[in-house]
Amino acid sequence: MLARREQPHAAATVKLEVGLPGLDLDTFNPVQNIRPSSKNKRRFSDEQIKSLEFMFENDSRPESQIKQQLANELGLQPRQIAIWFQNRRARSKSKQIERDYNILKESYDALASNYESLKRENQSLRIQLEKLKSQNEKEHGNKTCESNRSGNSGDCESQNRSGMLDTDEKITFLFEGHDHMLSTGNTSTSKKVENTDGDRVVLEMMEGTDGSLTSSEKWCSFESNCFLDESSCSSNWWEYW
Amino acid sequence: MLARREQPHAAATVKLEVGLPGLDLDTFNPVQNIRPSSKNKRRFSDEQIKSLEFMFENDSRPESQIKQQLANELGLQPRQIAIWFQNRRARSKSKQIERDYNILKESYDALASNYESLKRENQSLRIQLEKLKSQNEKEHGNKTCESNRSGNSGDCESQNRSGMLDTDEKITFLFEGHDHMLSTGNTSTSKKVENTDGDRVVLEMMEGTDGSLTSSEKWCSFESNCFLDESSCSSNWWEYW
DNA sequence: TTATAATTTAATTTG
DNA sequence: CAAATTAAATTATT
Repeated sequence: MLARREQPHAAATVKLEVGLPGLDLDTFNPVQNIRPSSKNKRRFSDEQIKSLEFMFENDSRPESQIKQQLANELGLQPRQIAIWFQNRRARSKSKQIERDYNILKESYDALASNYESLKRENQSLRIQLEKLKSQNEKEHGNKTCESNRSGNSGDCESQNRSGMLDTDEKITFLFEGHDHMLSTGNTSTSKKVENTDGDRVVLEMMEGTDGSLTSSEKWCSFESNCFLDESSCSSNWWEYW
Repeated sequence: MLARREQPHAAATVKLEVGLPGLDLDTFNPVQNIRPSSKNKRRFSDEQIKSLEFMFENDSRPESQIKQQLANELGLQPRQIAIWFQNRRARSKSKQIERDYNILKESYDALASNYESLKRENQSLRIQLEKLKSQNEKEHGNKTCESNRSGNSGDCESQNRSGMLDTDEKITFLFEGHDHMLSTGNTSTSKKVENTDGDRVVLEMMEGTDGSLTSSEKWCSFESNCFLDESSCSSNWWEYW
């Protein structure tokens, strides 16, 4: 059963073993790996791997002389040694992407959480401000005094009284659920389209250039009138995913 | 020159070509690819790839019957066809991951920008509130209506004295620059350690389990006493990366 | 020219 | 079959 394995990649080739004296069991030797699957063809033996790994630990980029020596010791071609080191170096780096993704995701979640806090606090501030304002207005109506210096009273930052705060800001948002994004199959790309100074951020999602699949399942348009909409302080949109 | 290529992966093996009548040029046939490098061994021909790609486009998971037929048409083993489709599927998926990563990154950047806006607005709100408060106090305590701007009206320092504002919040942050993260070589992992309700977020970065390399170059501890620290209103930490 | 990083590929292994 | 590896090949860079 499954005797098909004997033809590695071409039907019209035949391999002949050539006895190598003593030193080693070649990669193609079917009896070199007694334990595992025992019919390896391409694989290096555990011994070879162990030696290579050991050397790699010490120096991931050995001199060609050392490679030569290793080749002799392990009964492999210098070329194979070189390639192994190449691949080994590449491998140690290739886990990186997934790791980076997770790191980014964690950062994103943390930032989102932080964003939430800030938003809530913002809401609270707004309410307090509103309260104080109406208070002031009342007292102002009663009293004749004129302590209301609506002009800047020398604070460190422009208090843009009508600029930043009372403007009906709208932040249009399009976000994706990132919790299990790695397992999704959509093909969208995102593009930051506009980010004018400070307060307005528009993130627009577009179909990928290949235009193969739609991705409406996991994408969602989110719009929050974040400065005035009181519902936005109780609904945490990033928890919907 | 460079005649080394003739020994594909083991010194002690010899391949013999067995003439295959008519039907096809096998993968190992050195003359199948007239144009490119002309001494391919393992690679499928452009024709074969084209056919496979065409079929894949229509159906990425064809029936074994179709695979069989393809095998006949292309002069490959059914097993090779199956493997090719497997690999092809895997490849199209890994592209997806990269795409998702970029999407996440864009979202992250957008959120960070948004976060900035919110923070600025927060600061502004705080200032306004502070101002109104001192106004109120003045009018209450001193009804002679003096516009005596005593105390701290000159700086940003807010003495938030009410509600959730004076909780001396501290948000500890550890963030990474994501601009070119895919090309970095660190091996850190991140872990969200604490995220209690609402306002406190701690993100702790730890060394990877392999413990091979430190990553202090790109990681940075950022601490912002975001409700009291006036520096946070002028320094945009996310621009430091 | 060699050497290498980076990418690709066919194939294998494991679950 | 998916997912992870692997040895090798290929391309680009120097």
